[in-house]
Amino acid sequence: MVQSLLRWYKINKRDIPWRQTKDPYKIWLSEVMLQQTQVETVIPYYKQWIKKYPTFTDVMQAKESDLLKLWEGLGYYNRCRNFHKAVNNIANDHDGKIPDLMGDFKKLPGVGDYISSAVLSISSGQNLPALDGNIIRVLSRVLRKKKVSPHNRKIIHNHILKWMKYGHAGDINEALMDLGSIVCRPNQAHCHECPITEFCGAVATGNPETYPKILTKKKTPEYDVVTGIIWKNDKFLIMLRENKKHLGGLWEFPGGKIKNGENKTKALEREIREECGLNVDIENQIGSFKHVYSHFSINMTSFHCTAKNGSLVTTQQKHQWIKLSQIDNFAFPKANHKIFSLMNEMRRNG
DNA sequence: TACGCGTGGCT
DNA sequence: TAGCCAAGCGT
Repeated sequence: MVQSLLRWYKINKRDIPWRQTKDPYKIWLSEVMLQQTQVETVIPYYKQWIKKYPTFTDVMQAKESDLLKLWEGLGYYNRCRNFHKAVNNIANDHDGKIPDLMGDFKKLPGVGDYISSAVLSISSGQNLPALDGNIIRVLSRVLRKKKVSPHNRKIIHNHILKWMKYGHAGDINEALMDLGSIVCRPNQAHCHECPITEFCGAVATGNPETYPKILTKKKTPEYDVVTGIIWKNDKFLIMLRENKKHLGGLWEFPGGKIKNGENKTKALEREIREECGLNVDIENQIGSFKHVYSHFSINMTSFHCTAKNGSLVTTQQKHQWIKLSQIDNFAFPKANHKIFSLMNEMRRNG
């Protein structure tokens, strides 16, 4: 297995500058630049950096602003600032020598599990699996692990460790990364080009691309809501929210969510008819506010409404007429107080 | 555990 | 074409 992988790696070895060195400084720099950044983007930045600072000693003299200048356009500028800090730490605490112990190296700012493992395996052959996005994907397919849980990461780590038993740790890490970025792509697993396809558990399922399961960031839903402000003399119509609903037992203006294909006016007419049994004329818009909750957000637009005909009949919900001064236990208090003040202004102005 | 961090390329 | 994605880390 490892033999086929390493053979493939040698045949397909890419012409990348940092592949031609075992200098920990250069490997480290390349790994920092490669964070969430594609190889082709990194190459020119890497070259100009090494041209200006060929050795680690050269960077130790550098000012942060000069390093940031070289980083301009690469993004994630904290990578550069952390690298500078780490270099200073090494100058002060490590006699200017890049630590070759995992424990020491990982303490440096901007150095985590991945970078420390990658650098130390490549520069000094230590058996440290470097679990980047590519390797996690490749191994989750080989071992047929859907979920990238801490537990499965450990299994993946230990599995690669076994492959490293006979050495070549750096090559194994790089080979797996290349395999992930060239062959075992997220949405296109080119299994016919893969040197280890016969050892792959996900190929057997017929859907290797479904490994690992991508956890999509759940976007909080956003609802468009309309409310109607109906008043009689100096009192406003409000409804009590059902207990089982969100914010149940609190008062609100009649209204509700806009359904698919409805505009605001149609939705509001429908909601008021359903909730109060009233047919209304929708007058002018009073205001529109956004409320953000932890799990969703709503865009609430309020309109002044006047009753056309029919009598107020509430079926499922209680209602009451209240004065402005009586507002208490209101759902969406902030927005509704804004609406009240806007409305009062309107009434004063006729 | 989940998000912010930057930019360019891809579909 | 508007999201995704690309050799992570810090908080």
